[in-house]
Amino acid sequence: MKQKNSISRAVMILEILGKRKMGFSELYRILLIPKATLHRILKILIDTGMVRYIKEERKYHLGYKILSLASEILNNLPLREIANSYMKQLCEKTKETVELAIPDGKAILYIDKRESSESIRLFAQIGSRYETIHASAPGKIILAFSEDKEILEKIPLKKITDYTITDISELRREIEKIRKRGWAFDNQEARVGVRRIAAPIFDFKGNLAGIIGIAGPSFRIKKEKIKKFGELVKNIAESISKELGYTKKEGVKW
Amino acid sequence: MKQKNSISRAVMILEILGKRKMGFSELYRILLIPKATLHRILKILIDTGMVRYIKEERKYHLGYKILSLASEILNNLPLREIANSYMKQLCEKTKETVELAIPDGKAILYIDKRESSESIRLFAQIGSRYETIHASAPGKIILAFSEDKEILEKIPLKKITDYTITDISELRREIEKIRKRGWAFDNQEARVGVRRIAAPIFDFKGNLAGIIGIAGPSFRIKKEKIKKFGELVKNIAESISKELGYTKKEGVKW
DNA sequence: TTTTTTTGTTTCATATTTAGAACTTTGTTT
DNA sequence: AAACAAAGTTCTAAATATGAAACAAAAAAA
Repeated sequence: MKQKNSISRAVMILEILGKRKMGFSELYRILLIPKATLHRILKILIDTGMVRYIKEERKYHLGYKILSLASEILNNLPLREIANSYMKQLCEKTKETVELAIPDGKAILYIDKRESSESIRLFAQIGSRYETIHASAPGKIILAFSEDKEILEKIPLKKITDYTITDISELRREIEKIRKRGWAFDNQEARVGVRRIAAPIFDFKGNLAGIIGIAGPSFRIKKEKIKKFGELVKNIAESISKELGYTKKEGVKW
Repeated sequence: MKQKNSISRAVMILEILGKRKMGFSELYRILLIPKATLHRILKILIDTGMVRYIKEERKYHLGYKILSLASEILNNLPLREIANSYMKQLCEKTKETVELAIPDGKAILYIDKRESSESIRLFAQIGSRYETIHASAPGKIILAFSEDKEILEKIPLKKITDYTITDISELRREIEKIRKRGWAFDNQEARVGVRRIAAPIFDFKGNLAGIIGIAGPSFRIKKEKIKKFGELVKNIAESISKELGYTKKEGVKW
């Protein structure tokens, strides 16, 4: 813990309370902020609605103010609005869960989803953030199309499942393939039993603005479907890019 | 606005930026916080990820940290709701009191219950917290499946009833057995006359998210029922885990 | 280009917050 | 009911943040 200013401390408290609700003493033991100070900060956070105190449990929770702020963010993301009808379309065509994400530095942030109506369907949580971008199709899209060309060198290649690619050379070849064909695939690399297909969305400057993809159980996303789905996702992503003002630069040479 | 402390001001900034992204001057005109101070607060908020500065637009916007905090809240809410129908099911099948609990550090917290319709039934109190996790089936589930692998070393093995296991080696063997078969049992170890059976619920990260179990008088929960109930509770717990997004990892948990 | 507006920085006396300890209250466990 | 643990309060000198104004830099406008 470096920062001593109260705002940094307040955010640290929120991060910890995000993991689970917590009593004062536990919070105190983790943060090592003096009792009187911690009390005062918690009081302000409760007053502002950022933290909720559940008296019966004597525990502090994240407050619902955070949920409403988050919904403001989601409401103000134009990508979400534009992608909406395309996501519906993609979901109907594939019968799988459709996910919309944006790059957030070296991480991926899921900003929307449309769940498959199938009884066996994938759980996706809006707002979740994953730093394991080497291990999922949407993540590999970031690696392949990020403005930061050295991004691959900056992330740890953690083994998440038995299928996760942790060899950097193999990953480089994979990324090269993704760049050429315009869509990515992963076979249970982030989660056992889950296969994903994803494609990049570009803004008017040609920068990666988002990732759209589908995710489903490996028994349903079979080999013969992958290429078909890949092209479908890619085409939908291109349509969204077009609405964002992107005009394809490469390959249109005259 | 009355508050002058920086946390309140920071939250005010977040609320205003929630409406729309904004340049410095506009924010300054609205808040009337001195320029230097406003700059300082914004800098801290950017450092913590709560605010994002879009350089090309020269505008401040809510940061994605808020989205991930919000997803934590959402992640922490659904257990009770999801478990509800399964608790009903379990109660109907066993005719015993069904308990839903969550791990709370080195303690167990009961967050829901469904009482047996039998006239002689166990009284369970929502919100009660027990630090005696070595002495009950749900508590042993925590010992067996907690993220904290050294948890057993950190708790006092108090003798609560004549049946309570207070020998750490014996408890270790018991925990190993629980890990293998996927459910726990206790014979009057926390309360004389009461037997419990419990199984772990895992979230999408594979962490212990809750414990579901049954509790009943020892004269009714007889030897021949224990194994059958154990498998039943385990199966129900697995169903709930699945709804929380957990996909069983090969050979990891049991 | 030069001017104007907006944004960001520096200074420093003053105001506020911090932190450690002792203490009170409240709830829990035995 | 007694013992204990957790939560919250109060007190201070010392540490830190604040804010007014002057300054500096960067965009936008003329």
